[in-house]
Parts: sequence; C-alpha cells; structure tokens
Amino acid sequence: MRQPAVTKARILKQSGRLFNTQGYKATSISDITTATGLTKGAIYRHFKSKDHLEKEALLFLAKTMFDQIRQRIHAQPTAPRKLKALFVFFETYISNPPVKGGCPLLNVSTEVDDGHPVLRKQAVVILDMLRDAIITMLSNGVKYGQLRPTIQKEYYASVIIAMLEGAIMMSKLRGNNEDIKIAIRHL
Amino acid sequence: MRQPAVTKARILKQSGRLFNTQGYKATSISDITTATGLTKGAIYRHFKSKDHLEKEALLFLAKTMFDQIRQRIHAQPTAPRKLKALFVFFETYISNPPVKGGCPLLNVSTEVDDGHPVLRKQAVVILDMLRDAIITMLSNGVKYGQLRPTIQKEYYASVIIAMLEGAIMMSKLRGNNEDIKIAIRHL
DNA sequence: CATATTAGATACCAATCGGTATCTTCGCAT
DNA sequence: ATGCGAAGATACCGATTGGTATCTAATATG
Repeated sequence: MRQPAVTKARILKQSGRLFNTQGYKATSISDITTATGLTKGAIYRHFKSKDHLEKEALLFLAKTMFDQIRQRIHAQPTAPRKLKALFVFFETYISNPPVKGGCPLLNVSTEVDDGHPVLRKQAVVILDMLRDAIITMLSNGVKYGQLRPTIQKEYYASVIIAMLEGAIMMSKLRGNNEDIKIAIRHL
Repeated sequence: MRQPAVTKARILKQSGRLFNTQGYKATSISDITTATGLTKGAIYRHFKSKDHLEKEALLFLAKTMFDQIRQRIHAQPTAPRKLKALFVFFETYISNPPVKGGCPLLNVSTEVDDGHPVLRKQAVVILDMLRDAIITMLSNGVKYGQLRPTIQKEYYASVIIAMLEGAIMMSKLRGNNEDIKIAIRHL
C-alpha cells in the first residue's frame, strides 16, 4: 500500500533526527535513504532539494518540541506553575529527549549563524516563537495577579532562554544533567 | 624563504577561522588550501589527518580566546572588576570578535556532542578550563574579602557560562548584541 | 661545495556528494 | 477492466571529498 503522506512524514521524521544529531551539512541524502529504507527517487519526489528538506525538517523538529511544551504548559493552571513545567521540560531534555540530538534551535543556530540564510531565517522565527510563548505566559501571570506587574517580560524571556540553551550545551557536552539542574535552580 | 613553523601557524590560523565559521565537517581541505595559498601536500605534511588538524585548530582557537580573556582579567585589580571585565569581553564578542564565527566552545560543542569523541573530549577540556578560571577568580575574591564567603563557586561558574553561551547563541542568530547585553545586566 | 633531509607542489585515487533522467509499478477514476 | 497519473526504484552524472604516492626544490649539515 502506497501512502505518500505517510512516506513524507517518515522522511521528515528520520531526516529531522539525523539533522539534529549529525548536523545539516554533515547529513547526506544517502544517510536519509538508509534511515528511511527509501531511495533517492522517493525523497526528491517529496522535496525538490536538500535545502528544502532541511527547512521542512527543522520546522518539523520545532513543532515536535513546541507540541510537547504546549502540552505540559496547558496542564498547569497558573503562570508560576506553567513556568516551572517549562523548566522541568528542559531538565528532562538530556535524559529523556523529545527529539534526539538536543535542542534543535541551539543546534541549527550554531551551524548556520554565519551563512545559509534560508535556514537561519527559519531559526530566528523559531527563537521568536519560543520568546513570544514565554512573554505571553508572563503577561497572563501579571493579568491574573500571579506575578508582579513590574516584571520586565522581554528581559526575563531573554534571560530564561539564554540560561536554558547555554545549560543544555554544557550538559550535553558533559553527558550529565548537572548544569541544566543548576540553571533551573537559578531560574 | 621556508619557515615550517610559520607555515604551520598559518594553517592553524586559517583552518581555525574556517572551522569556527563554517563548521568542522563542512570545511574541506580544499577550503583550507585556498585560504592559506598552500597545497594539500603542505597541509598533510604538518598534520597527519583532518581529525588531527581539527583538534589542533580547536586548541589554537581556545588559546587565542583565553589569551584575550587573561589579558583583560589581569588588567583588573579586584575580583568583582575581573568578573566585570570578563563580561565586557563577551559583550564585545559579537561586534568585535577575537575569533570570527562566535565562541569556539559553543560551536564545537553543538557540532560534536553526538559523536566525534576526539573533538568532544577536547571541548570538555576547554569547558573545564573556562570553568576553573572563573572558580579561581571567585576564590580569590573571597580570599581578599571582595566577595561574600558564602558564595557557591561551582554553582555560579556554571550559571555564568550557561548564561553567556546561551546569550551568544541568541545574539549571533539575531545579528545584534541585545541579548548578550541583557544577559550581562542580569549577571 | 656536495649531499642528505625535508618542506611543499603535483598528480592521482576510490568513495561519496547532491542532483537528474528514466523506468517500473501501484492505486485511483472512468 | 483498463488506462493514466503519480509514487518510488534504478542508474547514472560531474564535482568534490579525504587521503596518498611521487616529484621538485630549498635548507641544514658534512
């Protein structure tokens, strides 16, 4: 049975995993054919170039991550607890990653920040999404009197993201989750 | 005039720059030959494989960075001012980078954290060097009564590095230095 | 000044890269 | 059932990859 949509999803899932672990440039089309069990012909039918596949795979990774986050956030009633849930999500990032290879945003950023304008632009969009999500959370916290009204939302969103991403880098490099724990304790 | 040591230094400098901007895997030996004006024969005489060149180039990048930091730290008399000098160093990282392509530690970490054990090990060593340098600074601050004795040194070292590296990622991605400024204000 | 050593250039290798042209085969509409 | 368009397989392309073998030329040493 032939199901193009399923096939495309499989390509996105596998290529996303490979891009996020090995890197975008370092992952070849051949790597993706062996991972999916498909052939080059199938892949180039669904994606007109590797650049396009990279962009869509990155978007898939980001969506997967945001879905997981949204799910945990929505399960909490108040802004402080939502924030806490976000931190816990990142704390379990190393031991139980929703997508293998660490944070897609961090990975793609460091790979493309000196070139590859297409992927870089996409990365900025994802960063803005994360940032806006946090700002909205803080805003709602103020609105419902759960957080101080004097809080500088953009400032804290920036601090939170920098802290988390930096800690992920350290923890991934060391192979433990001590640094991410410290970061969250600080936050 | 033939000066092997100078040639080797040139290879390290240029390949370091390329590795740090384009990535290690993404930089080919050909890229390095055009950047240095040398040929493959010359490069493989000084380095027995690309892996070895990568490792030595990373070390060169780290040394360059640490030299700059050490210079600025030593110019300050007290621990708080040394810390401040460290922060200022990272603040000027985006606008006036000592090595092009951002922080070598951040770059190499995200590229090799799921493989390439040789380069990864080297990255851990560099992270530890940075960490130890900060801890030493804090210790001296306590010793001379410039910082509170209750300060948790390892904890703060981890927080400082995570914050700086995460902020560098954000600022490099966006192309401004707003996020790094926020991070330093917070620290 | 002769010679041995070594820095560096040149030419090549098989393997792999991203991409395309072509061909077969599956599934749906008529 | 049958024909047609799309899904996917196969086979190939030129360019580039890391690496090596060989050759030339510059320098250090006798």
